[in-house]
Amino acid sequence: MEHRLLDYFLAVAEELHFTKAADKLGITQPTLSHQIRLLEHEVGTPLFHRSGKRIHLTQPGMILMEHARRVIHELEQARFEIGELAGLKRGRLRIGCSGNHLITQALISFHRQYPGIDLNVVELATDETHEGLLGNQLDLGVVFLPLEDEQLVSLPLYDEELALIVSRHHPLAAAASVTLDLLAALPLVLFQPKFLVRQIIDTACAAGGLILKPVMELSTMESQIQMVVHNVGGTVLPFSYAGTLRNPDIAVVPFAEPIPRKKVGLVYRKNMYLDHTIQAFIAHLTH
Amino acid sequence: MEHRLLDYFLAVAEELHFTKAADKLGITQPTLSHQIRLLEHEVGTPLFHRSGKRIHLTQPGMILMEHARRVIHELEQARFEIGELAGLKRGRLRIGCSGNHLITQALISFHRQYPGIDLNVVELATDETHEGLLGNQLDLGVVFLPLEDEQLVSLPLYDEELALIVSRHHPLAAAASVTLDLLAALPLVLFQPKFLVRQIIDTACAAGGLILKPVMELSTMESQIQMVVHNVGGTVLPFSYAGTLRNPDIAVVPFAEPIPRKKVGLVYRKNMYLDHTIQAFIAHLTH
DNA sequence: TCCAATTATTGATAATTTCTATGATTATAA
DNA sequence: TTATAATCATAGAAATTATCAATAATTGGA
Repeated sequence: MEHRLLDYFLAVAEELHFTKAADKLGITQPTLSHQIRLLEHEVGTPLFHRSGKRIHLTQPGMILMEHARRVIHELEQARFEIGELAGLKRGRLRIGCSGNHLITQALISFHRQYPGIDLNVVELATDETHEGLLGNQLDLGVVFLPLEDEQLVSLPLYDEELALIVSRHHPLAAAASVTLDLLAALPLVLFQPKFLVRQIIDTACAAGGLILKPVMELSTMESQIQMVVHNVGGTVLPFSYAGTLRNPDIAVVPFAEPIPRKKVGLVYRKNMYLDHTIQAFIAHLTH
Repeated sequence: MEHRLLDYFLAVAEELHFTKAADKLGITQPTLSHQIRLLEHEVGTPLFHRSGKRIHLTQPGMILMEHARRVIHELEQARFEIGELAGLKRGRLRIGCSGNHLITQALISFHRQYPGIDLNVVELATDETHEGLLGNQLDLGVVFLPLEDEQLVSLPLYDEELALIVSRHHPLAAAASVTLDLLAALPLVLFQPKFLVRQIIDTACAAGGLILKPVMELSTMESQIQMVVHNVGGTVLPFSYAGTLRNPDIAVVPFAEPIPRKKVGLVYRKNMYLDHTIQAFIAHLTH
């Protein structure tokens, strides 16, 4: 039961007049008659009483009319909703992120601008984001660069800088900046070496011939902050993460140059069709 | 957005594999690829991510899938309901009737047999039934024959016979039959001359040289019965109608030959397509 | 780097829709 | 009742569209 036939049928059912309906449809009357005849054969029963000039719907015709109207409506609705995707009135974005703090602000403002778009952000290791992108479980990744892959495109966003976090009672709490030499002398609570943040600070220190000896190694930023609050030691965390904290018990001390930093970037599949939702988010992050 | 394309699309969306979907559909893979491409152009956006061997639905694809499923369901439903008409599980019958008593029993038993069929019976003058049939407001008519019309088919059902109705206290109440001579001598309450029942009895009497002089003329059978009950006079009504009354205050006295009678028949349009509902009712009345 | 699997492309063929011209039927008015 | 105009049906030709077979291009995996 082709859609075209339903359109033809509805036109006749509404006009109750083949010639007028054919005009409305922009086809000739013999074509319309023929096509309705085909539809009647397909349904297996007449849809119209044809008695002379006047025609009327049969019972099957009335039933078909109801359903045909709903079919037309469904298709209109589909077109409308697909149009809404282009208008960013709705949509869905699946993001893999090596630390949600990296894009917290962007998420907030993007959501404010496009409240109809579902944001689905999962905190993942870089490799997981990588796989998610290739396997089409993710639309975008926000990771530390470089991430080398033939099939991915990388878009640098900004430099994530690290900072020292200490208790507000700590002697360095009010310092304008701190050098790595000074840092190495402090009692520290850090990530385990497999974490990227730890690797960044370790690499920066190694460049100056320094080796950090943390008093404690923890796997989450939150727990490290707790240790700082209880004065176990200082910690080294992303500046952008520290900025999101509103904890009066801690102080954020920037590093003096050379500041330990790492590029943060957006990645996505190279041959991926970038729909409007994805494009809008990329534009949002890069402009 | 032709239905065929939606079928193709759903097959691909479910298999997520063009070759397998094409097999399932019984078409070749190039055809399927091409048709999906057409659909994508029509919608204005890709429906699948094609990245190498694996394909995935895009957001518009997901939206279309939902609606396409509903479309398919609507069409299935339409076919099902139209099938139910043929199976007499549902339907509608519009009958014009020159006196509902003529088919009361038939209506009851037909409804018992096919409870899903809506019965719409209106009591109409023969002319109104006639027009209703020609104008397709009615499917069937039950009228007194003959009803001459090029465009109508008449099917005799049975002879409607008239009978005398009198109060149970009336001297004739227990009579086995009554002649027209005797009738003419009684005080009578009858229809006005424009009513068919009156014409039948008048004609029958005229054949014997008799003329009826009713003491009262009324337009409904019910009111005539009331007059009988209150002993204003006897009345002459269809035997079948009198049979439906369960009034202990009246007595029904058949006429002796020649019994005033009139053929009752079924009429419908000659070139009308007789759907299953109508056929079933005709069969019900004539077998 | 090659092999197997998968989708895309191309040109030919088959099927289908549409049109024009005309026929048949029927309401409407002279 | 008989023309007349309006309407739907039919038939054959033309245009469009879907389909196929063969093959190219791409890609994921050994």
